[in-house]
Amino acid sequence: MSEQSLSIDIVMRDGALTKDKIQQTALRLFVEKGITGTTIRDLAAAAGIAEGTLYRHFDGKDQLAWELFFENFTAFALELDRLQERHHGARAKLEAMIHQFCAFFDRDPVLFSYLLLAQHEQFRKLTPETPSPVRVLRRVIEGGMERREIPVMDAKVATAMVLGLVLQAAVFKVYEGIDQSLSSLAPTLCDASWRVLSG
Amino acid sequence: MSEQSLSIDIVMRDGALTKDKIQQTALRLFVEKGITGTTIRDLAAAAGIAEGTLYRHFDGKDQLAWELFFENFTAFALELDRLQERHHGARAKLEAMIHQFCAFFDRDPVLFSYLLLAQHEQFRKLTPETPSPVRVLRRVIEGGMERREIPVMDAKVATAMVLGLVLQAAVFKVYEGIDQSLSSLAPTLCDASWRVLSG
Amino acid sequence: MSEQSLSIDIVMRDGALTKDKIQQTALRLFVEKGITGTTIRDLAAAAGIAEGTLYRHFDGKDQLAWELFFENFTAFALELDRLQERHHGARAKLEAMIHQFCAFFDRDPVLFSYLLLAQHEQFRKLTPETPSPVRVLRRVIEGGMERREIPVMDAKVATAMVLGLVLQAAVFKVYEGIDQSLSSLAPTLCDASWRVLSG
Amino acid sequence: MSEQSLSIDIVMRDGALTKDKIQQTALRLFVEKGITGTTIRDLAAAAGIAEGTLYRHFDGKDQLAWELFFENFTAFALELDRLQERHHGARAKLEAMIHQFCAFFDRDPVLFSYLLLAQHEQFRKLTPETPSPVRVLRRVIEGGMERREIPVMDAKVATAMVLGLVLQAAVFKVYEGIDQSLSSLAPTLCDASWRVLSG
DNA sequence: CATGAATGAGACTTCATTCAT
DNA sequence: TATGAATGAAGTCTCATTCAT
Repeated sequence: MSEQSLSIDIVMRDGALTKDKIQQTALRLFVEKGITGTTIRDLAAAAGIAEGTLYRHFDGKDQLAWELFFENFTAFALELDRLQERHHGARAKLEAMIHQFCAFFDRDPVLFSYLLLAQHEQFRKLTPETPSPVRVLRRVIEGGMERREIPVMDAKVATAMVLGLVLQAAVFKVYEGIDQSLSSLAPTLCDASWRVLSG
Repeated sequence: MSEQSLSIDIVMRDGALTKDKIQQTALRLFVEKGITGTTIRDLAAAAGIAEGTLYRHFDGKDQLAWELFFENFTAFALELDRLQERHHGARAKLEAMIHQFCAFFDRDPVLFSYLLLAQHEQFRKLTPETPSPVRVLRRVIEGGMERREIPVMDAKVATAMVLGLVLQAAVFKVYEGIDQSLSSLAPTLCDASWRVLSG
Repeated sequence: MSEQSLSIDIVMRDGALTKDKIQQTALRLFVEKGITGTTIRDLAAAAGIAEGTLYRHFDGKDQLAWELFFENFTAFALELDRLQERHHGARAKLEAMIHQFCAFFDRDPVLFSYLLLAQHEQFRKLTPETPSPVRVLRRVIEGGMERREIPVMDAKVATAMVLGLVLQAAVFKVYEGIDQSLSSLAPTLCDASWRVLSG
Repeated sequence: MSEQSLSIDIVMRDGALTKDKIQQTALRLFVEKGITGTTIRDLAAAAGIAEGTLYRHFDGKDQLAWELFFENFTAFALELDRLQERHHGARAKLEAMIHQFCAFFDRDPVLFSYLLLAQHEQFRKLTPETPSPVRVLRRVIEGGMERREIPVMDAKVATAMVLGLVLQAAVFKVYEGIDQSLSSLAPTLCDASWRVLSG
């Protein structure tokens, strides 16, 4: 009758599947309720595993949260960096990156939120050497200023404005009910960014 | 009769002072370590009070966090609203508001962070009727579009972009080492915002 | 009717009393069931406190076990050392010490067992500088050999034999039902020890 | 049909070898870290087997610990008993036994420690009928007293002293760095024991 | 009002044991 | 027989809150 009774309870025997399931579930709960607000019990119940199972795959909740953050954060940074290298000119690079941010959000809003919108402990653990989307964006903007494609101004401030403009659109999509996909807003965001940098 | 009555009471008698001290300390710790990450013990130690004393002034940690959020959040919203009413024309209103955001940050960056940068549980408790800085900003932008001072576009998106631009500057001031005061950046932010809205 | 119903449940408000109660109870349980075999729940129930209360007085179970060991172990070593200093001649020193071992056992067999009969993790944490009953005994024996009151032999072996003879009497009192007090056996143990050292 | 049936089986086929490996490893770890302090995971890793494999050979950790104790404990008791029967006169019996204790320690110090030096839960499970080295020693001493080869005194106390003298030498060999083999100390221990019993 | 020892629910984690492969 | 992922009971510890003083 209930969905419950239709589900088949198979003890999962494939470690990789279980690890994946834990990661997906953790990501969702961490974004929904925060890392501290998510208990191991919540997580185990939502992932359909026993509480102890988590510890076969991760050292603990903190390490899980960190691995989830670090691996995806650097992966996105590298992806973004490879992308900007394939384009020429500050504007083209910038637009490609903004489209990438939008596509990322549309493809996996939960992961996007975890990496870029949530305020984490994790952020403070990043070393200056870690690849970071923010730094990629900033280097592109600095490069544009060096090559006089962008009027020279404080690069940090310029980066903050462009980044804020894009990220806040994502925030509003989540919390203030923007209807369109972020990708469909990308041209607007690109235009706005370029206008900001044309100061 | 009892030793009690003979002892000289050097205990704090002015409850208001104690309450204030608790609030200031809580604000700082909540921003530094998050609400969940701050224990009553931390708070009591940092404020120089006993653990139980907090409960003379607040119902508990959650209520303290909420009161801190709600009172200051609405106060800033009302302040912002009164401010925009004193100016005429979308651009003047907008610039006054941005200067106000900046002045607020410079005056009390901890409170600003607590209200506007931290991702809270608290945000979800806000009812649609609560005065909110975001809504004030949005109404000003919508008004400007209605009066054709600003080209018509999706007001939510427009608001997100302007707000993001300003807030991310604050974030960068905290985490990426922007040196200037936010107030000194206000003209830049105003220009950029206006250029964004001129799309 | 039951003893239970006659007991008065007073929430203990004197920290020192509580700490003492925890220590006494822990000592007994650690000896009865081992440190690992004693759970915090056992301990709290037996001491009549809440589980969390233990952590107001000790960092945790391990620290409690260590403090219990270290403080009493060194105290007994120092007591033994002061005692041997008050006597002259190897035989007098030795007999005083053996009587002290016996009196200690008779006064507090639980503490004696915890310090001297149980095989602990704790023993490995002792640094060579820590005062130790074993070292006091050994130094007295070495001194006796130097002054030719005792025939020269391997001092470690001599110490082991004397110590073993005394401690095993304590073990047999606990496990094999020796009836007399250890103090009443002291003369026998002194004689035997002296005969062992007269080799 | 299945990949399974095609795979080459390099898995250990001789259960006896595996069982032996488990016992040797368990013995070592139980002595090093205690029974409770040794986890199945530790044990499996150290023995080079899977965690579940242990349960093909033993009912569980406790049963393994017990079997290890009981079989070797009674075997040594019987060995000791057969040995004393082959000698005549209390002194000869005693000396043979002490040499046997020493030879046992030198041959397998880990097993010796497990059986005779560690304080076990296991000891309490021994029934009065179980053959025990302690009882063999005691009966020899009692026999000597009955036949007036040894002055009459409390047999329990006498046994304790002799046993303690020997066992503590083993303890000192492990923890206090006695260099010589225990066997080379056997004559010293025999002499000392006999002097103790000559009280 | 202030204190801080005590509480106890509930969090995180460990680990002996099971069982599908 | 061997494997090792999964289990879940039970352990250690934290911390918001209470309450006698």
